Amino acid sequence: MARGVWETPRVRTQKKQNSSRVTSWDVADLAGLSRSTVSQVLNGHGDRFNEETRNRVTAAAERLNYRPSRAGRALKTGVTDLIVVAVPNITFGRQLQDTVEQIASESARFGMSVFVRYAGSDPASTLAAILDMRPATVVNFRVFTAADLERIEAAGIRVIPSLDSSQDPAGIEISIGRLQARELLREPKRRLVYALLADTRLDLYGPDRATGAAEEAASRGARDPARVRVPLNREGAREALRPVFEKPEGPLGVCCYNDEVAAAVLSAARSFGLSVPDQVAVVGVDNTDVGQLITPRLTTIAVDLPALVRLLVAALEPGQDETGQRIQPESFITLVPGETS
Amino acid sequence: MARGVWETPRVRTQKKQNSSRVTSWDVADLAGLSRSTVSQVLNGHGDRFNEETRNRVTAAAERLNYRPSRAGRALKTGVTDLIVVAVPNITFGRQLQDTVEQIASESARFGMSVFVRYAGSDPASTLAAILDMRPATVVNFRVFTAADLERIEAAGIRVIPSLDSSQDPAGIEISIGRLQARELLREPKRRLVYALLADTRLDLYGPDRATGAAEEAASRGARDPARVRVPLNREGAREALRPVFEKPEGPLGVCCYNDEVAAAVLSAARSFGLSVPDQVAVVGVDNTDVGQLITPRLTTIAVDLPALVRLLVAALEPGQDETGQRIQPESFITLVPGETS
DNA sequence: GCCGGCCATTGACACGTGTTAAAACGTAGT
DNA sequence: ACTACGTTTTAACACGTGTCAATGGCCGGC
Repeated sequence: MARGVWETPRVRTQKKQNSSRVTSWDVADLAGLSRSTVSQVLNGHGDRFNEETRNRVTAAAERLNYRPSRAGRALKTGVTDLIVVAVPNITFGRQLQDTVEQIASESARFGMSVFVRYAGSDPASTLAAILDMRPATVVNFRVFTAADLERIEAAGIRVIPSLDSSQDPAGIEISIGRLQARELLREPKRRLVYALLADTRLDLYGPDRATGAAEEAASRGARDPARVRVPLNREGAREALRPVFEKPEGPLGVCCYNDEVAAAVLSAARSFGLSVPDQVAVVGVDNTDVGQLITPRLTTIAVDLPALVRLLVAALEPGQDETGQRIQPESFITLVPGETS
Repeated sequence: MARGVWETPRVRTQKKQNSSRVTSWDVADLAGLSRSTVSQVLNGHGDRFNEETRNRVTAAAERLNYRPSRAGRALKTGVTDLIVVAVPNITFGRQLQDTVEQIASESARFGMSVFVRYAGSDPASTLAAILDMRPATVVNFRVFTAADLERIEAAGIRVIPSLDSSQDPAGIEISIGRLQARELLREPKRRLVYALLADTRLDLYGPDRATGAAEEAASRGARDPARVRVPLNREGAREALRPVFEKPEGPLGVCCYNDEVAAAVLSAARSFGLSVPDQVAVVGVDNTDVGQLITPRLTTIAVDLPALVRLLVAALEPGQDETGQRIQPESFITLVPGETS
């Protein structure tokens, strides 16, 4: 609204040259108030002001659809409204995207924006980028070491530890390995094998899952599972599994790092003429779509990632501190029976 | 440190209170120069300075390992050193991660940091987040509409259009569809079907690829391919394909949106007792690992994404303008023969 | 001897914000 | 009438940076 000529012509206290960006000066001008008032009202400290003043401010801000500058705010407060999800270069498939979307929609309630950082080649550059960017929170999916995390927190950035290592380090991964082994040790006394990814960079959870399988085997008096690194192609998988598959002594049970590895193991078993699940039984992880579409249909472990993320997001609210509640890994994983075990 | 009484008392021109952050004031102090000198030297405008001065500045900056504040720089220049890759909520699998990593490592040469934004639920919030964050560049993977892009560019943010829509909109996708159809129309005159994803939100490239297949069919005098939306589970796929598979009149050729859909189609064909590739031939897209591991091994289309990204990254250099060179879509895609065609 | 001109360096400003201390104002109390 | 006080609003500062105009020193030339 144009202010009448008889009103006191409230001019800016400080000069400001024209620009395309809508700043809080513009809001103050339109509202006929000072910039300081605008800032205080818009930041929730408006209870000391008259109600009509507050309304004038919010109305003006709305009309100009004013968005405070991230740079200015970050410069003053030292904090941004960013959440960075640091992810290793691993094949999360759709799960990761669902997880990120869940985090994004949940944290939108706090006015946070979520971005993903793939810490692919070198984690050092990701550390530097995060320290430079100064997000409010970093969600760490096994990208940073303890020393890195210390530096990040020293910079005043909150760290949400990885799901798996939150309270009980790698508790869920171990439980997954145990469940795989338990399924394969059910009826015939199978000799266990753990099939890991050949590309160790992608094999983030492999060691923990293999440890879980080994624990389960030990508790049942079975032999320690042999560990095999399986490439994701026909010939490579065949060669990697030749020592185990060529002259099998009794039924085998192969715990696989994920459904992709399971597909490779099935391919190798087929190439050696072994029958599934009689001579070779297979259990994957992830319950992917293709795992259920191929023949034979894969026996696999489903992880209720959304439920886990819900726990994580609960600790994401700015004011809130760590929940610290201990989770039960077993309640988040389920065996999906198929035709390979 | 207490400065000696006989030295020239180089005091700060402007006062500054102690803080944990290393600022350019600290560098200037240690170098015994002015902050302005520091800034100019570190920003490449140092050719006007004495060489010894430049060395003093760089040495001091190195010693304190000074990193300029993003907020301060962004506030002054209005530009950040961020690149945001906007990605739809689609299953890119490992390709996306490789692509992002490639972009990140390439653009690290320009001192840029790459972050990914999953524009999952609502693109509007992603648009707002990007306008707020003011990155230097946005790489758009079919997230934003033309109007959105206009707003982004109006804000002074560079936009690298999606690979597929860079010069010839969807040219590559159409070529993929054509190549699929060409393979399936080779020997027996098959009736073509295009199998799309049931979840239309994920089916970004489906329409374009189906168009390509239709063009190829028309150019060969074949019937227009029927379009079927296939869910990624056994029962859903079976029901979706029942009209086509139950009473097939002659050999069928199914172009699939990707290898996952191809797996679903194979599952449905098997459930109807149809032989592959005699009664039903299938061609996927993406050349995924599992597609090559399953039986029968999938015939599929490989896209040389790294090569495409290399072109994209070439246009990413800050000073450089659009290359504008027209690409040959056919030179980036290859048919990978398998056992399903 | 003084002035113009060149070189190396610096002071000052602006970017947009949040917060604190102080000012303006109206009202009641002595 | 003048002061003390509570309420409402504002001026001023600081955050850290990049850039432009200006300063100081130095030399040669008239």
